[in-house]
Amino acid sequence: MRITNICYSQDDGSSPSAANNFIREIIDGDIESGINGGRVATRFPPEPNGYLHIGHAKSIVLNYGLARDYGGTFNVRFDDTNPITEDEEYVDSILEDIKWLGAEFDGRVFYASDYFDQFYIWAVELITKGLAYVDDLSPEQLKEMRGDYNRPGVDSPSRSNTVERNLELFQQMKDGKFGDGERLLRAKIDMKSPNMNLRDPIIYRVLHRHHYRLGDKWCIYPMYDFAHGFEDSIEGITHSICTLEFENHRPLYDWFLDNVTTENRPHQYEFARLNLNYTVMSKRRLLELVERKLVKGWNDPRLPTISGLRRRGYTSESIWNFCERIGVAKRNSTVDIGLLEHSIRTDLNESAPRVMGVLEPLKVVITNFPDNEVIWFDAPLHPEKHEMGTRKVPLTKEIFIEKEDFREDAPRKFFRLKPGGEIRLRYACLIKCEKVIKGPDGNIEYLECTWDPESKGGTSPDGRKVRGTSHWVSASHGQRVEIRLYDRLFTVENPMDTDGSYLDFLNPDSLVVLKNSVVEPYLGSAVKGSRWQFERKGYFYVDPFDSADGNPVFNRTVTLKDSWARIDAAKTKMPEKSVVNKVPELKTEKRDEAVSEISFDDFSKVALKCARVVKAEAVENADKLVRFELDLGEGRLRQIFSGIKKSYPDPSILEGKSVVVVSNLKPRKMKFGLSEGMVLATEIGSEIKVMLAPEGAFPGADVN
RNA sequence: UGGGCCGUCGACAAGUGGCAAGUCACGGGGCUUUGGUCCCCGCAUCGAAGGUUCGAAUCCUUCCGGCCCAGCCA
Repeated sequence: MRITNICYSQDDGSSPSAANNFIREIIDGDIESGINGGRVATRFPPEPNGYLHIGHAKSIVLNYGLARDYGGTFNVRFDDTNPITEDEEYVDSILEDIKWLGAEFDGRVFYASDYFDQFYIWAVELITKGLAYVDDLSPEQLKEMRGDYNRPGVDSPSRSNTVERNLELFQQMKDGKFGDGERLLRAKIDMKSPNMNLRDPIIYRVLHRHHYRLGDKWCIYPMYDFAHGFEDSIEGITHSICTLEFENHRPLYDWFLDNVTTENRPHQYEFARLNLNYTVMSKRRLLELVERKLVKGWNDPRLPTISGLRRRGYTSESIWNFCERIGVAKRNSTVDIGLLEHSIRTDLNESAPRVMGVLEPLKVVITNFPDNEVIWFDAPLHPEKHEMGTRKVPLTKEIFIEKEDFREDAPRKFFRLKPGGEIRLRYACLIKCEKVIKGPDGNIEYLECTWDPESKGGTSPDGRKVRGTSHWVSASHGQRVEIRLYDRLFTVENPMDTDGSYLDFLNPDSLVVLKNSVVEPYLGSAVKGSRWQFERKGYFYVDPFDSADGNPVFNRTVTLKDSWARIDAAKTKMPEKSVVNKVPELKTEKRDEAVSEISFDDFSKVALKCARVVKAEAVENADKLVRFELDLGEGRLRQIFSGIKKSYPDPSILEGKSVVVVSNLKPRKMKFGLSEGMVLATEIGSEIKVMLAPEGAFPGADVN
């Protein structure tokens, strides 16, 4: 007898534990040196003044993951020290989102506002130690005396007040003897510090405002820098993790903790916040989109908010997975939204049942199909997971297929239905297009097809090859539904990084509502919140708010990867092999005959066209020249040189943008090659700026 | 121009002096009743220049580039 002993290591790569990162290294070091007795306590400290977004999810996953993996604790703490912006509504939504994400806090929900009494005691301790003083500077004076990066600050006259006087004044602040802004409590640190945060920062301000939890109990409120470390200390937090912009605040965090009597000494560590392209992530921006009604609320599926993603159909697992794979580091970075989409596709590919839905219906009449017959086919709900079972799909004489699955003038690689062509109706049979029926306006009204009764189930009876398979729905049995197609909110990768307002780059097609879509009868009973794959079209989520029993409304979570769409798009843009690096002389000479040189007294003959910048690079050995490769929708790329180098040291930022080109100039031979036209630019002061056409302008479109 | 932080493939990101992980994207091929999934293959000398070393992405020096800080916001 032979015994085979196979040992699997604990970490075989399949375990979901998060990748290593610098914070884990710090914790490993702390545990090794016995700091905090090896205890790990983290927290997620949102301010209740907005909804959570996926950037917060990154923080939650980080903090919760640390506590989980090190056997520690995880707190949720509302950092509610500013009564002006905070609200109960946000507390509720934040808690809901954290729960939905699956970070268990087990009742460990805390509020900074519960610590105000203790904060007050510590403030008094600082005053008593001569480390804080009450000031009466106006905002203007305060700003002026703080100095700037190159100019040290100046001590306020109040800085030398006695401890007794400060104690008395602070008590009066608390007792409401002063109006808003009339007095401040300041830490006495160093007005000459190169770190502006240390120039006697404000600890308490007078604010006669109603706090959403405490009502009117207080009229003085602590500032973040003073409060945050204390909040951590009170809760026994060991590792206080925040984002990069707080790095300059860490000396302050430490200063407060070191100058007051506390039991626990937490430490602050900073990591890079999450940025995603084609969207905006700051609370201020999201709030603006919501308030200006550019989206339909905080949970609009186009928003990167947790509630928006949830309504879009994202699963918490996919968000969790995404947050783990993007990593944690100190480098500012922008993650490709494609990675988020990949996360949800991976999840839904596994779990979503497959069904058929026709987004934009085109009617097909199967002429040789018996008039009132209905054939029910069994169709599996998942191609790999048989255990998910099957459902029945009815085939009738009249059906709908997807409009884009038929083309009259089909390109060579178009495997779908075309006149005289044959395709398979998924799970059902083979049909052949016999006739295209058009209306008086020339639009296609419907298609007449014939079916091969021998092909039931979709197999070809004689082994003939049928490349295309289309999804379809019976016209008589299908159900008309509303489907919402979502796309990226902005047309540019970094909306915040553009000239002008980011709002100028909102994608007008970020939401497309389809009212005439048709789905197979099985979906009539789809329950709210369920997720489906419409074969070949994408993953869809039954909107929990707008759906009714028996009448689902579908939100498209994400499309399927579509390699045909890529081929097709590339084809219509550049039908033949694109000319990239060299412009063939021959071709150019032919062009010469067609395009005549013009002079400026004949300005009306100037042809201005939009062109998409495919490539833009500085020309080596030329002082001013930038070489463009431009798509004017001509099936080839044009090379144009432009003297704009000094204003565009890195011309590649223009790639993907649309510019305006004088297209009918005689090509000019230059030292570096042929220049076929002129890119319009304007001089602004000493800068030369290229004139940009609207994003997404069709290459070759005329400019008036 | 003061201080703090950061520069590894198109996008993220491991790597901590011994021959540059992984993921996404991209390209090529296979399979396929989803142009989906899946499978295979390809894809960087580490911001630059000097130096230390047998050996450097990792250490030193200088330079270049990016981000953050002058709220009684967090």
